[in-house]
Amino acid sequence: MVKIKDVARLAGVSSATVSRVLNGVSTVDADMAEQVRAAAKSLDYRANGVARSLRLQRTDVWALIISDIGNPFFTAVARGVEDVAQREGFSVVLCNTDENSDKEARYIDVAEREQVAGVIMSPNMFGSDISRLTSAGIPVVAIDRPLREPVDSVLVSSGDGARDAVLHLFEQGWTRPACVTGPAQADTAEQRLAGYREAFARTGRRPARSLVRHGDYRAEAAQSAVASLLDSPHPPDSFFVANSSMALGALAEFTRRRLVPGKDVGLVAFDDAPWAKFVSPPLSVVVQPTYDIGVRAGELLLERVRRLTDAKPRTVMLSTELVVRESSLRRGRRRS
Amino acid sequence: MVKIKDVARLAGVSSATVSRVLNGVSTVDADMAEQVRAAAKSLDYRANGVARSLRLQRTDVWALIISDIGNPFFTAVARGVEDVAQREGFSVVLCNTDENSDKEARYIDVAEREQVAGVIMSPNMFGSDISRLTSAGIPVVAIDRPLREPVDSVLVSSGDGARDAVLHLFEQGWTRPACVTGPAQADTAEQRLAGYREAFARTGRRPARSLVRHGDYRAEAAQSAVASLLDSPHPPDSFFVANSSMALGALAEFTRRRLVPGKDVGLVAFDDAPWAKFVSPPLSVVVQPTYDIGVRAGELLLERVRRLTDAKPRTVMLSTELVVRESSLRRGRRRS
DNA sequence: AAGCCTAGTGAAATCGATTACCAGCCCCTA
DNA sequence: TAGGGGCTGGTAATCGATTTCACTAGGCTT
Repeated sequence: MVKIKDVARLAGVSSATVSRVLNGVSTVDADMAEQVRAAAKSLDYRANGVARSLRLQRTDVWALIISDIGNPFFTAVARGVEDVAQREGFSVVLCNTDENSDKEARYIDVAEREQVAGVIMSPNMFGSDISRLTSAGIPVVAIDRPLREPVDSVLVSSGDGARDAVLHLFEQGWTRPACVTGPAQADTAEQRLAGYREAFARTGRRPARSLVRHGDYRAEAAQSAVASLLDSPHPPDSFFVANSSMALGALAEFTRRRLVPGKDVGLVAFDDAPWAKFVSPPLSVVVQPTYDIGVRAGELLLERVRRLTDAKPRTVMLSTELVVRESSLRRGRRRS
Repeated sequence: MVKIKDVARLAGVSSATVSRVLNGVSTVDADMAEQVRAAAKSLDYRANGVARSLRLQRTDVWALIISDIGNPFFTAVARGVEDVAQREGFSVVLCNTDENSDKEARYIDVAEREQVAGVIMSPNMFGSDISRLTSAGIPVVAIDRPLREPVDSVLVSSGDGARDAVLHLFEQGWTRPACVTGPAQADTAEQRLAGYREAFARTGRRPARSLVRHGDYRAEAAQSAVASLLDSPHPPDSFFVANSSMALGALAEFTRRRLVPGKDVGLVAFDDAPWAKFVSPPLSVVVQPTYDIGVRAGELLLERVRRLTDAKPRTVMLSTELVVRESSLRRGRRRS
């Protein structure tokens, strides 16, 4: 490990001068500066980041704490965050909590101990405790779900997206859409359910309690929810499901019953996924601006990290887009 | 930010004693230790990780550098690595390079500057330069693809998996399987192609060059490859595709042509994916032991990080498993 | 020519935790 | 009672980079 003193010795100057040259602060004699640069290069010197951080009392690292690394939503967000960070000279480290409060607490602990410059996180559904971060003066930006503490947030108007999706089902002529949503504790799941209800209200219908199911946001739960709905006395004719994993479960159950989406049954899902436009028939979805969420979160964090603002917490609300493919259409229903 | 001196002052001892108590080294008077612990707790003290790392000349952080965070293969590996790390008291930070050599170089740089304890990485397809890490004495474990430098590696016998998949197609009665593989530079793509060829050799057939296509491991490339194969003068009757994204492209093209996998055409894909068992018909796949790859890589790294061994680089070779679902079967072909 | 400025440089302090080293105390033995 | 040994716990050095402070040399002004 080559140290700044090694460079200083080789260049015949003091380590203070080396630091000045390499960081471009204050003026150093041009020839001497050149010597220092040459020495640094020939020794292939890199400043020890740990020592630098200790002295500077700051780091150039952002922590991105997400609740499910397997979810394409979060990986797309991560790309957005990363692009902003890279552009501004920060590195992003990704921490996956798997919706587990313990893991989350551990990563928050690491973020504090390692003195990261800032944190972007998707709170877990039970509510996250970020008090350690705020009291250490580390800025936090929440994404996807709001935090209890007031911090900058980038959220999506899930409710509107859900409402539009269900209105679209009505427009297609479906009359009894069911809602398969996430766990009741999850804020996003509740919002999507509220949007579903709003669509009923807008069209002057009375939503039936029996058409709503909660699940754990996974395919298996959705599959059994769909099965139980279809087997109920007064079954739905179409489905709004609250995320893309659940859409897979719904599709599997339709296939098992030889029900063709877009014909025998309507289906719209919240969240796009890489496979959605390749399945048969292509899935109609409510697209979230995932990459953009990451970018906006990165930008909000940047302003805090750079101390460009000390405005009170801001919330950026982004909207969804309904992408109609085929699973939600209603063409030539097979006669029963 | 509460410092060790604050704790020392409150407990009425020196900071050396606080450190000794909190790190459990050497013996400290029981009453005094209790006082220190109480003081630390009441101030909610956490040691500054940066200062600690500088003094100890080591950190408790592993870097996991992967080439595509959107690929379920890598996210599963990440879980395996993370579980080992957590268990052993390390934190994992995930760095996504998107197959981009520049991004990769930047992360390697960060890993060195921040003095991470170790690195697990999936080399990018153009060959990665890890000399900075090795010369800084930071242990490296390669996964998925081998590195040019000799380091511990966890690889998968892709060729055998591909061979078995294609043999399975033959057993089902398909006679002209095509191979849609990844870029020629990618080691994994070449291995899978070699396995495909081996299946022909084993069954005494002559593989036709015209049945092989290279693509960029993405759905769109696979879709056009499949289209061009089907439109060729002497088209294949079945397909082996080299990863799960490409399988989506193949499925899309089949749907467009109203070809039913498992009936009109055979399909086996390398790599499982969350959606694979939910599509219609369920996709036959070659499953890689993804989680296990992560665990084994973590274990290899652990031994190096703890300096438990200085054996020469080891390679762990894991094998795949063929999971036959329906897309590869050949039942009641529709007459043409 | 004397005095004042300024630019350029190095010595040393600093960041916060760990630990080598040493001093003091207690207890035991001769 | 004097001396030796074994603990304890404090002082200060240490990790490597940055930066304040102080000093020198050289140029400029009057």
